[in-house]
Amino acid sequence: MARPQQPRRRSDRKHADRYHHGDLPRALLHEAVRTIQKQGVDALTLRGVGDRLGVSRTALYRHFANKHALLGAVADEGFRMLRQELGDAWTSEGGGRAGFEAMGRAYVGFAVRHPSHYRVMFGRRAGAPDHPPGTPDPGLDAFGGLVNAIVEQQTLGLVRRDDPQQLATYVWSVVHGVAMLALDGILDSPARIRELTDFAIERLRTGIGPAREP
Amino acid sequence: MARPQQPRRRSDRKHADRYHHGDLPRALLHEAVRTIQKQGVDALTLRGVGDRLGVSRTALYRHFANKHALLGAVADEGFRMLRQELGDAWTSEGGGRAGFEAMGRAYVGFAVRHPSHYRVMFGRRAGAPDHPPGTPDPGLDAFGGLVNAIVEQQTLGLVRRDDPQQLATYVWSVVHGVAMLALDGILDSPARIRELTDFAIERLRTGIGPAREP
DNA sequence: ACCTGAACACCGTTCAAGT
DNA sequence: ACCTGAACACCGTTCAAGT
Repeated sequence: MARPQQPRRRSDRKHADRYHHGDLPRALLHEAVRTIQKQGVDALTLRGVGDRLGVSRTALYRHFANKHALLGAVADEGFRMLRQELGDAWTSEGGGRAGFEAMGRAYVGFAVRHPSHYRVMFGRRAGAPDHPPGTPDPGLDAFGGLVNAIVEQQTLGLVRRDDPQQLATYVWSVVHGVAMLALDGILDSPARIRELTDFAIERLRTGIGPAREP
Repeated sequence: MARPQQPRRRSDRKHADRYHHGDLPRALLHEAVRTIQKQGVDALTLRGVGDRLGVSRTALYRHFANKHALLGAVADEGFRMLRQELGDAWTSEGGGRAGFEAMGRAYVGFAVRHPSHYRVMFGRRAGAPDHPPGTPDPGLDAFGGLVNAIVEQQTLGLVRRDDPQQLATYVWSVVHGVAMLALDGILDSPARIRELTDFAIERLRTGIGPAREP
């Protein structure tokens, strides 16, 4: 696909001297993520993004409906990253109980390492549907992996036989809650975050484990 | 204190015709809460608040450092309301196990009934301390009630004898997580919110209950 | 002490026009 | 098809001035 015939010029100006910007939509998304990660959502302005990309501040409107849509894309990107990391955590331990706990730690870890990005993933929705029907929601996609992990543990007798969807939603609530409290500064030090995460995973385990009288 | 000598004029103009506005700080806070509740945080503008109060848009700066400070006051007000409702729930059941579960339901109920306000309570903090030292943090205040409830249940043998602070933080994580998922539209119907809340309280109970081998 | 009005620097978004 | 530049309607905030 890539034909690197035309060698990149040595002194590329800040402003793209070509008419097209290779892949502007991707560049816009990447720059938005970068800005949010480094300076927070409030620092994200369409003008700033355009400037940094050497492009007009209205160029964005060719590719995104508006700022809200850009933030939606940022959120989707975050969910993709999260799903990836959760999957890695699960498989790195070969699933089962250890894999499940690794997922929990990976979840909170993701939120702590990308606090602003994580906030964007959850902080929107004021009535807007956002996702065109037919398009898979990356958020639900990440959720699917959790449901699978639950089901496997049920067959292993590690988790009580309630509705997997309900159980998964509960588990999500717990790790999401821990993550949010960490981000809100209630948990002041990294050590305390780690402590609460471990404690939460233990209590979660007891909470969803098999019933006492089988 | 109140001396209602001067009868309120029949046709009060929208614009206060007096120099002073009875209690402008309180009025500003109340109007901000009202706006956020009805239209969301994004719809909150200092100009709008001023207009609706018949006051200049810069009058606010006499009483709040800036918009961020106003939002901080809104958050504090929310924590006060929340603490009140949690306390009511607890005492309405006479404490104990039933009281504790009522608190859980009240917590999620508060978030669902005041979604935007709840978001403001948790959605800020980007490094700012916000609370002058010495001033009690209404957030921590509400948390204190939860710790007390845990301790009482420990003496009743209903909750395992771990560190109450840690347990309380865990419980908070769970209900906060459920509330956030509800607000984010993951739980689509009120019925599903209720279901998850009840389920979460059950699993929470098993999770923090006394250890199997005492 | 408390509030106003004009001014400033900054937004998101629209739209006719350019290539 | 993709991007620009000027324009519009809106922000939060500052500050000299009024009462």
